[in-house]
Amino acid sequence: MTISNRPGRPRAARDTGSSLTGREQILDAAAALFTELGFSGTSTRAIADRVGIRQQSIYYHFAGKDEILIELLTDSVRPSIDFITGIADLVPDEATAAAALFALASVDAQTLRRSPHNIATLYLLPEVQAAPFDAFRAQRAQLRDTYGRLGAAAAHADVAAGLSPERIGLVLIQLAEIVIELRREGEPDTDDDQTIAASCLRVLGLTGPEIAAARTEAATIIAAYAARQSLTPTR
Amino acid sequence: MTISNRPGRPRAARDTGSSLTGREQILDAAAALFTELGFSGTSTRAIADRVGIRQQSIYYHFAGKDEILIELLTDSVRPSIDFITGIADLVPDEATAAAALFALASVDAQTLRRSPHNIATLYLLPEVQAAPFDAFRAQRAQLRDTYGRLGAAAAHADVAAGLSPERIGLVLIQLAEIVIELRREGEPDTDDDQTIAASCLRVLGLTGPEIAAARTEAATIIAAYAARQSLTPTR
DNA sequence: ATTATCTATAGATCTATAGATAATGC
DNA sequence: ATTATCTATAGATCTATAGATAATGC
Repeated sequence: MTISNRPGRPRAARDTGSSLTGREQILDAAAALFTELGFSGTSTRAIADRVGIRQQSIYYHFAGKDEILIELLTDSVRPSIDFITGIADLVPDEATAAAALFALASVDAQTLRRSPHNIATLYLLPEVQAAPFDAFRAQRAQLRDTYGRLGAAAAHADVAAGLSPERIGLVLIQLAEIVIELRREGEPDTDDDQTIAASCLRVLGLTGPEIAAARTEAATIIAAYAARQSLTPTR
Repeated sequence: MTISNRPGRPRAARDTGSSLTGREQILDAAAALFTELGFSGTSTRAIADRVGIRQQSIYYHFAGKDEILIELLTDSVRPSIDFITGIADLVPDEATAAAALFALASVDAQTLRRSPHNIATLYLLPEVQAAPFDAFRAQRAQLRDTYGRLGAAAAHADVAAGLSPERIGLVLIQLAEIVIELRREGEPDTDDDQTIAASCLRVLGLTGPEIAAARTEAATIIAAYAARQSLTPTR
């Protein structure tokens, strides 16, 4: 009864007819379970059950549970990393630091908001502090550094006097991660991305008019980035 | 060789000579392990090993792993809850909302900063979203509501227009939890408590002078609270 | 031949209960 | 008698490897 059009032995269970590959189905199921039950709280068995395959079949696609989480983490941080490298030449002078920061924060918030299964919660898992996930944490640190550099340049003098760029980066990335909490309780939208980006500037001492100006300029940066991306699609 | 002066069968392993009761030693070991490895990632065996007792001995003190985490969570949130109930009558009018918020944020930051084993990381565990920890989450929600109420009253008009009290509470508690990240990388101090509290007011649109005034007034509130506490010590 | 599953299974855990034991307290 | 441990152990998991099997691709 099971219709299959792909190579490989058919699954014992009902085929879900998913458009995803087996590997993608495993990643999707793992994302849902890791965010809900944690990494150690999710067994390979639970992942397999959700996909509709045997527990052992996971090892055809991944060397172990760690590899699944590593892939989820790296995939989820990639858009923001791409964005900061992509806009590097679009914001040449310090004058536009506030706009660049607004753009980064809103894009970052949007990425976290749209990710399947509130995947950013994975950043908060204690297990992610361990060695197998060093590469991911390095990427996050790079993102935080960029937040810190842009924030330090954009901040009003009295705020910058009391906060090192490192601290600024910490504060700003923490604000962006409010999306995680918003998703736990509702369905945040584009407005929330904007509000979060505005809060990032506000905490650096910028006034309402300054924030409004940065928002307008940020829209231009994002549009320029999007236009270029559509020419050179990711991967 | 093992010297014991308490009832109960002596431990098989070397007695650590800790001043803590067995129950307290279990809580302390569990806190360290839960924050490092997560809840599901920590076995009762690992906790017992760290204490120097057999795995099964834990069940004399706790009905299960859940109970240990519940006690850790409730203990860690209690000081801040006590503070918001304690200062309720000390900040009668809206005029001092900024000061009350500064006081709350700095006390909260200090509590998180001084807790053993960076215990606030436990709030981020996915397992804590589940039913057994409902009571704890209700206490956190109460704290967040207070942040939201004070923040909404203290915020500049243009900020309050764009952020509901609920969102404000979310933003402020998120800022307070920066302490968690600071502790992962260094040893935050009293100045950091102040900086965090100041950031809470800054994100609501308050200016430098307004923040400075709130800080001064907050010191008075905290002193009044501390004076009263020393008369009626906790429990 | 290649791909993606399956079955069988080893070996290591993990939680929790039952009941024994060795201290102190009265 | 009470307290706080211990030993013994059941029963349920959990990860991972080995090798068989049933599709498609050529």
